[in-house]
Amino acid sequence: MLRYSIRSRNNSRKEAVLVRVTVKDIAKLAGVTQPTVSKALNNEPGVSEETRMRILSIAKELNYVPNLAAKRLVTRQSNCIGLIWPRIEGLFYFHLCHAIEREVTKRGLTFLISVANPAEAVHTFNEHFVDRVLFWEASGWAPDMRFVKEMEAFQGELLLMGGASLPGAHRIDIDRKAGIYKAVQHLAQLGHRKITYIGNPNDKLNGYMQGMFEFGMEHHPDYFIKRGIDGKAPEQAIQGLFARPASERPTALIIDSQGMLFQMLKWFRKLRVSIPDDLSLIVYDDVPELEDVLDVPLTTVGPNIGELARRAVEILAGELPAGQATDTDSKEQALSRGVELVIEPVLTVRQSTKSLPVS
DNA sequence: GTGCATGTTGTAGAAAGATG
DNA sequence: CATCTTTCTACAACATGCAC
Repeated sequence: MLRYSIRSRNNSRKEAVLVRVTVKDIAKLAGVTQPTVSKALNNEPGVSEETRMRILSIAKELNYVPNLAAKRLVTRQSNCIGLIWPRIEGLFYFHLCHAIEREVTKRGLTFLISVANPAEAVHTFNEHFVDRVLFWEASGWAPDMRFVKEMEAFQGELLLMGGASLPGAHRIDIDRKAGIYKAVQHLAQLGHRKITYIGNPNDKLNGYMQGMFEFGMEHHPDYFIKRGIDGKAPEQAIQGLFARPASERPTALIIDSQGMLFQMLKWFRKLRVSIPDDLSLIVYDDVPELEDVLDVPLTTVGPNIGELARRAVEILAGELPAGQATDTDSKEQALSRGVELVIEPVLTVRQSTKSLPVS
């Protein structure tokens, strides 16, 4: 199979250099001109079916790969979505990326991922003419000076996922508070009165607190265990919890991130805690692995990854109308507002939660 | 050394041209 | 006159050549 055509790149030196196959090479072999090839490859009208088939077969034979740089040069758009990979541990983001990739490919767009820091990533995307950028950051995030500077040169659309916001950027937030609240509600319906929560002081904790209050749970200051700086649950706090007299020992546990789960499972084995007989367990983040990590599939609460990915790509592909203008908005304000979506986490009841026998 | 004109890349699209 | 093909040019950024 021919992979490269041999052409003289520099007439004065008369050197034959291996050059990538272009539409011109295809045109030459097909006995047509370059624009005809362009039309045939892009399914534009004005080319007979016979010629089109001939051109497509030659392109395939030469292993032709379109030059996107040249394409962007002339169309002035990239049809490419750039993703800035955040520094998040765990499986959630891995699955989200795959789901986004599927949505992007479905629409005939291309997908680039940068694992560099956000400012550097935006810089690289600018260089590559990527005009739609997806960036996951939790609320409370603020851009540094370098990021602001790079964004000034960025001539496209930015979608922030995870809760962060910037003027002019699209935004997808997750109602994490409602998610954890749903988890508490589910446990309350199963008859649990003593629920421990491991996590950080944030929206999720607020959801836990609200649930504990509204469903009249037994409250004890030790039931909230704050994660350490390393993101892990402090060993002592957990041991202390299960060393309590049976009347004060929690019957259910909610952990605020799947990233912490494997460490927790180690403690459960050590302390001989059986799920769900000794303890009902709910994990935030619904990733497929949680079906198999224990003998029983885990009950989870978290945003539906497929929905998150679909919504994100819908926004960046321009399939959703921009944010609704209010009466007080000027036209410019309404246009620069962008799309705002809030995704509600879903509770998926599996077998790690069990109803308490009525005492 | 400076400043300007021209050429280079691969592709798409408008407009003109050729064919039956 | 319809259908298909060709010619020409723009696109952005940089390299090269040449006159001053």
